[in-house]
Parts: sequence; structure tokens; C-alpha cells
Amino acid sequence: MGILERKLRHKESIRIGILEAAWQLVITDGWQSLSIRKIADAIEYSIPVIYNHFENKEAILLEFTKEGFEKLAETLNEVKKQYNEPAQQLVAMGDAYWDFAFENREYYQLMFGLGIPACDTVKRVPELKEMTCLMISTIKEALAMGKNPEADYFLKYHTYWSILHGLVSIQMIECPGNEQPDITKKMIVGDAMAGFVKSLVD
Amino acid sequence: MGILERKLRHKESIRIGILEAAWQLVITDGWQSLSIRKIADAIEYSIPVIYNHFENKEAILLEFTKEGFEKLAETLNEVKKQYNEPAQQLVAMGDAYWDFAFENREYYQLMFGLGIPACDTVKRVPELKEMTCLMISTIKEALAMGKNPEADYFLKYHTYWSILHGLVSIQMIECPGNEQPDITKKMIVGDAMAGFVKSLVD
DNA sequence: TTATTTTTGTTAACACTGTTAATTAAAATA
DNA sequence: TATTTTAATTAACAGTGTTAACAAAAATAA
Repeated sequence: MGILERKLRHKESIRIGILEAAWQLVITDGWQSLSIRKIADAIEYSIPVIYNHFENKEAILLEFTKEGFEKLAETLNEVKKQYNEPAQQLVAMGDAYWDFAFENREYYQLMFGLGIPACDTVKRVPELKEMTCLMISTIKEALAMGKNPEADYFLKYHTYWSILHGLVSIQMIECPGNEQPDITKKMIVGDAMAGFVKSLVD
Repeated sequence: MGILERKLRHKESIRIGILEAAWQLVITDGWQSLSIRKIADAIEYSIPVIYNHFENKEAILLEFTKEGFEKLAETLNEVKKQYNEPAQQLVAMGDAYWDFAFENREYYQLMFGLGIPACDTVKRVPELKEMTCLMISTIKEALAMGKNPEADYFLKYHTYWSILHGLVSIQMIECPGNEQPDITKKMIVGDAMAGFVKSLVD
């Protein structure tokens, strides 16, 4: 009896409808303002129907997170295959990673829980400038004493800050509790810092 | 007439009360679940009083963001003064940056809009493993061909991913629009990748 | 074909959220 | 003491996620 099959097909079509509607809302209004009611409105079903297909709102977002990681892995895999040298592969994969993030901002923000502070938060926080100045001045000094003193200090500052923020962010994602991360994790910071400084002074 | 002074003093005391109550709530329940009503309840005033001191909820959080950047800048400044060599300073500042982040998680998450995905999101996304494997295998291969083949590949993978995620995150904070970031920004990726790979193969 | 059971979908509510207009209580001034 | 200004409150609006209770539709059994 194909009745059950038809039912399952119908059920699945609603599920897909939910995800498609949700994604449409995400890319037009951002995932911050996604709501169950908006989805229900878009698929022309009542609200509780959505809860027959997803445990809660988070489960819907989790679906996109998975999709995002799938797409990213696929992209990186494609890029890797285009090179033979592992070193080249790593550089190209880094490039592709960057492109993926900015060609799929909503995906990336969901995947890593980036809350994107309001457009001009950075400008409304002059206190940020203190840190920036401190980093830049130190990098300038380090560059001046190194082998390529006319390197782009602003670029290097950006790299320095990004490495630190990246290390912290990834660690916070992997260890969301309130405990301090493993002491061994701090070795990663030391390693990264050593590498950066080394490449700075050449 | 000291009446006006007393009034201003009183007004200021309420403002401080709001911030203290809010911060207490933030460190106990996390900034995600901070609400105006909870603050009003804590300071034993009605809700609209809060809006006489802050334009909206975001303004309260912005206050903490500023505080956070102030504290961080201060910390880094202190650390910098303890060393003479700029290279040493950069390493020590990186160390201090990490410590600050994990000794002041709520501050850091506010400052950079980290949404901290639910505790076990990482484990609920097996798709993440694909990316991890891809990166690790490539790094292993690169290490094998370099001058220190027995380096810690897991550490290096962590560094690689963190650098990329940091570059992307910082860029997204600085350019929150929907446009692609400046092409010149991609130079930063190239530079960082080159530096990393160089330090990888020695 | 009709009656019964199961599935599916809806209405309405609960407990929250940020924000604000209208109103009352309190304090300062005339 | 009466009036004006300031401070604080109540009550509401427009949202949010989530769910219990109920009605409509579809599938099964008689």
C-alpha cells in the first residue's frame, strides 16, 4: 500500500518547505530575526506544525550549521585536489576558507555563533583604539628591529590580532563551560605567537 | 543650593545600581539571558526607570563592552612594560590576551559578539569532522615533507584553523555589511598563510 | 456505505521579551 | 498652603518560543 509512502513524501515535503522558507528568511533578514511565526506564515501552516518536524527553533538552525560545514568541507576538498604540494594545498585551502566565509556569511555566522554586533559597534567603542595602538606600536618596534623594516605594519597588526582572537574563539567553542581550558591549550598560543614573531622579524 | 547636587548624586547611584545589577546577572546567568525586567527587579525599581538612564538594552551591554576593552588594554599595557624586546612583548601580550579572555569570558563574548552555541553543538555536528580530517591530513603531509616531521600535528591544525577563523571573524566585525571585503584584505590571508606554512616546514 | 479510530492541523493560551504612552505620587518652588 | 516640576508606576503594545486542548480530515474496520 503506497498510502504510507505518500504520507511520508508529504511529511518530507513540509519539512523541506520549512527549511526552504527558513533559509529564505535567513538570507533576507539575517538569522537573528528568524522566528517560528514567520516560518509558519511563509509555509502557510499553523505554528505547531513546525514542531512536528523539528524539536525546536535551535534544531532548525542546527540543520543549517550542518549544511554549512558540509559545504565548507566540500569546498576545501575540491581545492585541495587542485594541488599536489601539501604546502600549496594549505595556502589554497586558507584562501578558499576566506572566500567561503564571505560568500556565505549567514552560514558562517551560524556555524560559529557569531552574533555580529550592531553595524557600528566598533566605532562606538573608542576604548578599542587603545588596544589597537598598543599592538600596532609594538609591532612597529619589532619590525624596525627585524630584517624587513618596511613591511606593512597594519597588515601584521591585523594578522597578530586575528591569530589571538581566532585561538580564543575556537577554544571557547570547544570548551564552553566556565572552567579554564586545559593548560596544554596554552601551548598553542605560545606556538602561534612564536611562529608569528619569527615570521615578523624574518 | 545642594539640592541639584543631591539629585544628580541620586540619579548617578541608580545608574550605577543598574550596571551593577546587570553585571551580576550577566556573570551568573550569562549575557544571553539578561533582561530589562530582571534588572528592574534587582534594583527594586519599575522598568521605565532603566530607560531614563539608558537608551535601550544594547546601551547597557555597550557599557560593558567598553569596560572590557579598557580592562584588556590596561592588562596588555601592564604586560608590555615588563619587557624590553618588542618580540618578547608581543609574545607576552599574546599570553595575556588569552588569559584575559578566559578569566573574563562574559566580557570577551560581549566585546566580540560571540553567541557561544549551545554547549554540545560541536558534538552534534559530525559534519565538522570532515573539515577537521581534511585539515589535519594536509598538515600531516606538509609536516612529513618539512624539517621537523615529528612536530605536533594536532597543535598545528589548531593553529591553522584558528588563524583562519580569526581573520574571518575580525573582518566580519569590521565590515558587517553584505558587501565583500576589500580585495586588499585578502592579502592578509595570504600573508598569514605564508607565515604559517613557513613556520610549519621550518 | 457507514461507524470508528487514527492522524493531522488549528486555536488559544502561557510565560516570556523590549519598549513606551498615560497616569499617579512625590518633591521642589512660588 | 497652592502650584509647578520632577520622578516613578501602571498598563499596555507588539513581539518571541513553546505547548495543551480541541477540531477537521483521512484511513481503517464493521
